[in-house]
Amino acid sequence: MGRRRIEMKKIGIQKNLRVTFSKRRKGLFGKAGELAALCGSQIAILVQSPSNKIFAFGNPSFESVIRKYESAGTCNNSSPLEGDLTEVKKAGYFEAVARLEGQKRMGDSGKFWWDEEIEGMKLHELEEYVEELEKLRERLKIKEMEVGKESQRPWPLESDSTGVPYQNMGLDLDVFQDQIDYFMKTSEESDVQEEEIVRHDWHFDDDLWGWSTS
Amino acid sequence: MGRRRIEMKKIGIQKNLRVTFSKRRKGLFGKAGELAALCGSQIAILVQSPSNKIFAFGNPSFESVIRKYESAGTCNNSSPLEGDLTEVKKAGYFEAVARLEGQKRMGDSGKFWWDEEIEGMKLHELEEYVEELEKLRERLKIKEMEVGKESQRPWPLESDSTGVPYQNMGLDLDVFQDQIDYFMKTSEESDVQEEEIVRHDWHFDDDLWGWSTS
DNA sequence: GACTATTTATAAG
DNA sequence: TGTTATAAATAGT
Repeated sequence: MGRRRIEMKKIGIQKNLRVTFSKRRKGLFGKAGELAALCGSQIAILVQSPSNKIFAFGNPSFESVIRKYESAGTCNNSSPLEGDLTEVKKAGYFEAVARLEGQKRMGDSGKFWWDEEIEGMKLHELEEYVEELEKLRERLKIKEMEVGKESQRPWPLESDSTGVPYQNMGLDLDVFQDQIDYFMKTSEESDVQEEEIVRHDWHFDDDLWGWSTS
Repeated sequence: MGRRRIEMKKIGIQKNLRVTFSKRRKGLFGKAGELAALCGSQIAILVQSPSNKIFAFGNPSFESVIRKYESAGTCNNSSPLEGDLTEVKKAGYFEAVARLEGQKRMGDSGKFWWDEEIEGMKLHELEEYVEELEKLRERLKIKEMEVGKESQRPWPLESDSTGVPYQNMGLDLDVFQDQIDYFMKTSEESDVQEEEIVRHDWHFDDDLWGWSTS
């Protein structure tokens, strides 16, 4: 698939390695998106780049798919994953809460309603969350919503040449703003050291790809 | 990539759907294997077939990759919550941003894919959101969250008639079926591990893929 | 990043 | 399932 055939062994030249990873990762996610589109398949992909960054792809979302997988494993108490569920689930919980109830911020206090809730959150709530999130995602799959004007955006948002908006997340809080800036440009060419997770949930609209991170 | 171009929408003809899924899943896993081989990347893929069967691919193993993902951010510091919050923040924030981005991309002609409840969430609110998460994180830093039992409906799991039924985690999963078929062929294949139950050796003969289980 | 020459993936049959 | 004509992905530039 190129000027010449290449051996299927680890690429030595670092530069080539990076380029290849970048190209192939893009290709892989593209294939995944097509598979999902053509077959309506749920799918989740997690890849670690040569520079130890993590990229994720998911339909309808990485988390939802993985969660189902994990759930399957917990059914009989014999999943090695059991007990680790919390990471993803809790993350998803907060995520969902923020998403669903974000606008319920408590007025002038500038405090989010869930500010206190979270501190006292118990696991059973996670279960409720899962239930809710499932429903939400179901709704999302069939919902078609017109979008009006563009809201004022604090940060310029762009897509790369492929029309895929990228997001690069750093673990460091301080990196956050940097990531935001970075996010506006490219995806994997960062020099950020620690682990990053770039998610690509998506949807297909004929020839247009829509991606999102979660 | 075929006799003719096809629309990227869900295939209606069931037979074609099945065939396409089968071929493309194979292609996807193949790509994943090559990516892993060429770049030494860890990777995990989980796909649900039209008939609700689950297929997984992983390097060095699906489990290991997912585990790593789940524990990301929790190993460095004290509280697991910290890592969690990091995840939360990333998830919530970026998903929200992406949502708006998607909104932008889809424009008036596109279909929005997110829940209407989020419609009112403006970007400037996201900024606050992020900040709140920051504070919240600090507060939660010292808290521990209980881990309990989960009860969810798993995916219907069954074995594939076309392959060897794979017993994994006490479940009848053909999840790792393709891991048996495809695999990386790197020079450092030595660190490629397999799950407890099924092991596979592999070799790369120029343009021949070979594998075996033992 | 963009541009081909080629190799690959795959839609039809 | 295997074959073939084409569409796609991508290695090298």
